[in-house]
Amino acid sequence: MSPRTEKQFEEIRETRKLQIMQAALELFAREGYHSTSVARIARYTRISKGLLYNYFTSKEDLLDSIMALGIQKFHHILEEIQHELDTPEELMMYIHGGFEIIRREPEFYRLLFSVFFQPGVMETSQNQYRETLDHLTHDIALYFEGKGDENPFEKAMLLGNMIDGVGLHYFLAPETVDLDKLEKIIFELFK
Amino acid sequence: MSPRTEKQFEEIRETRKLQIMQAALELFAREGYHSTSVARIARYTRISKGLLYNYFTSKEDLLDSIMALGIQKFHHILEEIQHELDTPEELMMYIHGGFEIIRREPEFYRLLFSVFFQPGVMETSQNQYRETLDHLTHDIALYFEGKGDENPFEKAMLLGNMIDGVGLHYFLAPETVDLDKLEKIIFELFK
Amino acid sequence: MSPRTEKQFEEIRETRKLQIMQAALELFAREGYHSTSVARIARYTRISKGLLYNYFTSKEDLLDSIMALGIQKFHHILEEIQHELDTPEELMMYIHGGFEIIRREPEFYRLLFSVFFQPGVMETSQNQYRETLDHLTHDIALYFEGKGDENPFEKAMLLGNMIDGVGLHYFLAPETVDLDKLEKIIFELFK
Amino acid sequence: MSPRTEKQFEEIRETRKLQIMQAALELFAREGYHSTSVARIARYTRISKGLLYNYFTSKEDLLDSIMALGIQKFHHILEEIQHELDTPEELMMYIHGGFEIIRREPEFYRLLFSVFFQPGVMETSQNQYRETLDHLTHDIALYFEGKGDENPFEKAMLLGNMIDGVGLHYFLAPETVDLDKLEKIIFELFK
DNA sequence: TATGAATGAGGCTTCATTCAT
DNA sequence: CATGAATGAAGCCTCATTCAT
Repeated sequence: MSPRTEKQFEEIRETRKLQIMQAALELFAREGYHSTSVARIARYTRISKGLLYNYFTSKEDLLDSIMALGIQKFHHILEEIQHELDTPEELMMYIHGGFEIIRREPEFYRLLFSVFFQPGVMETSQNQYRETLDHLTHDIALYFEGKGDENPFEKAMLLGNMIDGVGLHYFLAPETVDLDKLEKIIFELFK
Repeated sequence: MSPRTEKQFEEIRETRKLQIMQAALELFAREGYHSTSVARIARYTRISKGLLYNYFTSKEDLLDSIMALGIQKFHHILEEIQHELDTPEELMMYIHGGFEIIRREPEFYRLLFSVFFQPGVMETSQNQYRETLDHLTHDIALYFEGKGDENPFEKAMLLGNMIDGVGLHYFLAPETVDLDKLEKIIFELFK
Repeated sequence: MSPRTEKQFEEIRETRKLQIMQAALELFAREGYHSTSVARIARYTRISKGLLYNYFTSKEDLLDSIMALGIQKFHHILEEIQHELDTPEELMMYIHGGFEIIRREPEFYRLLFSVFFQPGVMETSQNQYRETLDHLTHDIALYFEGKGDENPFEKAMLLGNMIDGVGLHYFLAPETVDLDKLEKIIFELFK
Repeated sequence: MSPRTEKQFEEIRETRKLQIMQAALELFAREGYHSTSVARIARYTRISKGLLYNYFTSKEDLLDSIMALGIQKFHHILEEIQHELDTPEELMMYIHGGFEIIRREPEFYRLLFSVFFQPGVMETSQNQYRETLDHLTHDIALYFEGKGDENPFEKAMLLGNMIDGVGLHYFLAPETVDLDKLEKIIFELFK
C-alpha cells in the first residue's frame, strides 16, 4: 500500500472528470441543458454537488468542457480520413466521415445542435466548431474546383449542409432515417 | 364614456395577443426559450407580467401559440405554390417555397429548430410540423418516381434535409450564406 | 315606460347585492374563502368584476356582508322560538332552533366555522356572533338554574357546544349524521 | 475539518425538520394556512426559503407532515389510556383522553379544525383522522350498548361531538372555558 | 478529497383592485 | 350602470453556487 503518486492522483481526477462529462452529456442531450440541474448530474454520477464543483467551476464550464471534448473527437474522426482529396473515392471517405460522427456520437451531435440554438451560451465552442467546418469546406471546395465545377464553394457548403440536415432529422426521428442508404445517394449526387 | 362594445374588446385582445406573440417570438429566437423570462417578454411588450397571463395561460401556451401561428404561415406559403408537381419548373417552385420560408419567417424558422432540440417542450407543435413535412416529402417523392429515380423517397427526404441544413447554417451565420445562389444550385442538383 | 323611480333602482341594487352574496356564500363554503377568486364570483353571478366592486368595496367587505346577513337570519330563527324558557318543552324548542340553523343554512354555517378558524379576518362578525351566543347561553343557564342544576352555566355552554359539535361533524360528513335522531337524544340528555 | 458522518447529517435533518414543522404549526394555527406564506415560515424559523424546500416538497407537504405528526401524537395519547372500556371509570379515562389532546396539543387541534374547513386541502390527513375517530366512536358505542342504551352509536357520536364542540369554543375564547369542570360534567352526563 | 446543508436571486403564476371607455 | 383590460404586489418554487465540517 504505497502512497499514490502524484501521477496516479492526476489519473483519478481525469477519470472522474470524464465520468461527470459523460453523465452530463447524456442528460443534456436527453433533457436539455436548462432542464438538467447540477444536482441531477451529481446524483447520476453518484457524487456530491460539492465534488462536481471541484472539477468544474460552473455548470457552463462543464458544458464547455463537453463541447470541447466533442470537437476533439470530431477532429480525430476527420484526421483518420485525412489525406489528399482528389478522387471521387476520397470524397466518399469525407462523406463517410460526416456520417460516422452522426453514428458514433449521436448525443454529442444532438447537444451540438441544441446548443447552437441557444445563443449567448458557448460562443467559444461555437467558434471552434465553425472554424473546423470552414477548413473542411475549403478542402472540399478545392475538390469541386478541380473537377471544374462552376460554384465549388457553394457546392462544398451544400454538401456540409446536407449532412447536417440529415443529422438534424436523424435526431428528431432516427427510426425514419436510413443513414447507409442516404450516404450512398449523397455520394452519387455530389461525386 | 359609453362602455366599449364587444367588438372593441375583441379587437384590443387580438392586437395585444399578436403584439405579445411577436415580441416573444423575437426574444425566444434570439435568446432561446428557457433564457427568456416572462418578465422580459412583458417588459419588451411594455405591458405588465399579469396582463400576459390574461392572454396566455402559461409561458408554454405562449410558445405553442407562436408555433401554431408559424405553422399556419408555413401552410400559406405552401398553398401559394400548390399545384401539380410534374415538370422541373414546378419542382423549382417547391424549392423556392422552402427558401421563402427561411427568408420570410426567419425567426419562426430559428425558433422551430431551437425548440425541436429542447426535449419535453412542445411535443404537439412538433407533431403538427412533422405531419406537414411528411405530406410535402410524399408529394416530392412522387415527382422523383415519375422521373424514374431509383430512390424517390430518399431523394425527397434529402432535398428537405438539405433545405433545413441551409436554413440551419443561415441562422448561425447569415452573412456567409447566399440564399439565392444556393437555391439555384440545389435545383440543378435535383432536377 | 316611465323612468324608474329611485326606489326601483334601490330595489334592483338590493337584489343584485343579494345575488352576489348568495353566489359568494356558495363558493366560499364549497371552495374556501382564499381559494375563491373575485373573478370566479363575478363569473358565477354573470356580472363583471367591475360591477361587483360597485356593490362591495372589497372581497373582505363581501365576506363581512355575508356573515352579517347570516347572523341576521340566525337571529330570526331564534326570535321565532323566543319566549319564556321554563318548561322542558320550551328547552326542546331551543334545541330545535339550533338544529334548524344547521338544516336551513348549511352553507352559512360551514362558512362560519371556516371563518372562525381564520384569525385576523372578520373579527367584527366573530364578535357579533359570540355576543348572540352569550345571550342565548345566559337564557339557557337560567333554565338549568330553575331546575336546580348545580352548574347551570356550564350545562348551558355544553348544550351549545354539543350542537356546534354536531354541526361541525355534519358538515364534514353529512351522510353519517341523522340530525333528527340526534336532536331527540340531546333533548333527553339535557331536559 | 473531517467531513460530517451520515449520522450527523441525519441529525441535522431531523432537527431542522422538526424546527420548521413547529414554526409552521404555530403560524398555521395562529394565522391560518393560506394566510401564512412560506416566506413567513422561513423567516420565523430563521432559515432561507430555499432550505425549507430541502425538507418539504411543497407547502402542502409541510402541512401534511405536521398533520401526520399530530395524528401520531393523538394516537399516543389514546394508547396511554388504552384498555377495556367497561366501567364508568374507564369511560372517564376516555373522556379525559379527549381533553388531554385539547390541553396538550392545542395548536394541532386548532389547525385540525381549520384545515377541515378548507376544502380541497389535505384530504389524505382528513381521512386518516376520521378513521381514527371512527374506531374510537365504535369502541365507545360498545360501552353504551353494554349499558343497555337504546342508541349506543348516536350516544358515542354525541360524546365525541361534544368534546369537539368544547375544543372549538376553547380555541375561540380559551379564557371563558374551564376544561376541568366541563370534563367532569360531561362524564356525569354520559356515564 | 468529499459531503450535503444552506443561501438567495430569480422564475412562473395568481389575484385583488383600478380605470378608461 | 357595466365591462374587462390592465396593474403590481405577492405567492410558491427551483436551482446554481458556497461553505462548514
